[in-house]
Amino acid sequence: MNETVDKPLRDRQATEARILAAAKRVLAEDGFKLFGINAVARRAGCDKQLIYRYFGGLSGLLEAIGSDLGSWVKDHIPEDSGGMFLLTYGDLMERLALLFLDALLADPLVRQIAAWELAEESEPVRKLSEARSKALASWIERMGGSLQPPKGVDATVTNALIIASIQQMVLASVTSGRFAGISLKTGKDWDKLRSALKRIVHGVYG
Amino acid sequence: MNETVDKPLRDRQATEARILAAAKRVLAEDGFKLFGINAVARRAGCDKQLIYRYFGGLSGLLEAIGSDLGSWVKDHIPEDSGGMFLLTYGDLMERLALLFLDALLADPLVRQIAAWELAEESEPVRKLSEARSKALASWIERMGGSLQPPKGVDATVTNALIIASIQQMVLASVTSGRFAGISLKTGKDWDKLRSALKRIVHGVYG
DNA sequence: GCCATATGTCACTGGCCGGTGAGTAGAAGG
DNA sequence: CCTTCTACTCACCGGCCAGTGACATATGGC
Repeated sequence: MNETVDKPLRDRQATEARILAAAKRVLAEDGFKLFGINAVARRAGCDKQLIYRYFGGLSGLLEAIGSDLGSWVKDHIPEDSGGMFLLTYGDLMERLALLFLDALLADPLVRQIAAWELAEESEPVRKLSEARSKALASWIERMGGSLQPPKGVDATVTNALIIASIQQMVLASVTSGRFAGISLKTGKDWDKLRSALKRIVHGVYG
Repeated sequence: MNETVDKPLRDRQATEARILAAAKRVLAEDGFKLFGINAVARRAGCDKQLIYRYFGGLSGLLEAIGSDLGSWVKDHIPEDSGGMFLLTYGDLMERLALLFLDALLADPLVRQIAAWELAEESEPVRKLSEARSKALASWIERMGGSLQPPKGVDATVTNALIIASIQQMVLASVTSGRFAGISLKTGKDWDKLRSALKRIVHGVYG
């Protein structure tokens, strides 16, 4: 009946992992407003003292989350990107925009971090934000590859605007389900947004 | 020496106005995270009990702020919009986008409300958010006027995306001064963003 | 002048927060 | 068996919060 390997009651590694997982869950599910030492400890089922001992408090915990965030790219982006060699720059950016939209829609943790960045400026949040930004940049660069944007277009700023519009829409959809008069609830709503997005991208990149 | 009209020590109207002004200042300057009964009372220099009596607590206070928000349009938008009759729809949207950008950059209160919408979903915030959304919609409609968008373009969704990109950029600039790898600090940064924005608008609206 | 009421203040409760020092219990080594 | 170290828990602190009931004082009608 008994497992040969009993659950060790005292296992620092396991406890650290439990705390980190609890922290990510609290942030993703309850939001950054409710995120705190007490909430994480409660969710992890251990005393908050352990968070101070193992992670050095909230800031250390956020750094640990930030480190994990590097894997976001691998989790959400198709690695091989097969057949991409035949795309124009506009096609590439369209694909990137749609991937970013779906990735953000599927990942509440990253959404919360994105919202947190806009709400507060503090050292821990800045670090977390930087980790996300770095992951995002490496992702864009990886996809950009060999293709060159059309001349006369500031691709960096333009792409930032496109990413910005997507992020704002997704964040607004979660809290209010709408933005600037349009609804953002059903799959149909998102399809309309996707096609408008495609038009914008191809409009600017030809 | 004495003024003929002495300052009345007990003046409900004046006190209400002082509380409302204090609330707006707290929200605009300290952010929604620090916004609360105590903070507002402290800033207004009166007891928090008065906030409960005169406004019915935080939610009533937020509704009062929302009502004031209707004047946002009048404050920031040139009323006559002279010479607009000769613009194309693309020119119109370009003008609208740039106006919205500058208005948001200049108004910390509205920025905070916009950020609050993204951070929290609660009844009071929802109402405040609706007031802002309504003001925004009436503004767009007023400017839209007689011009029709090109056929085959979903102008509502497209415009929402443009507004979203601007809002995200402005909110990000305040807390972190950057977004998606671009800097958002100097006037030059914003000029680059403005020209990219123009290109996008004219790209999609021809 | 007198009193009712509107206006404003004070003191308090209960709850949650981040943070800390002291104590407990299991595991490892002799 | 006994010590020693490590993992872990408990109880507490001060501070801030929202909210409330009791109290003080000015104002205006009579």
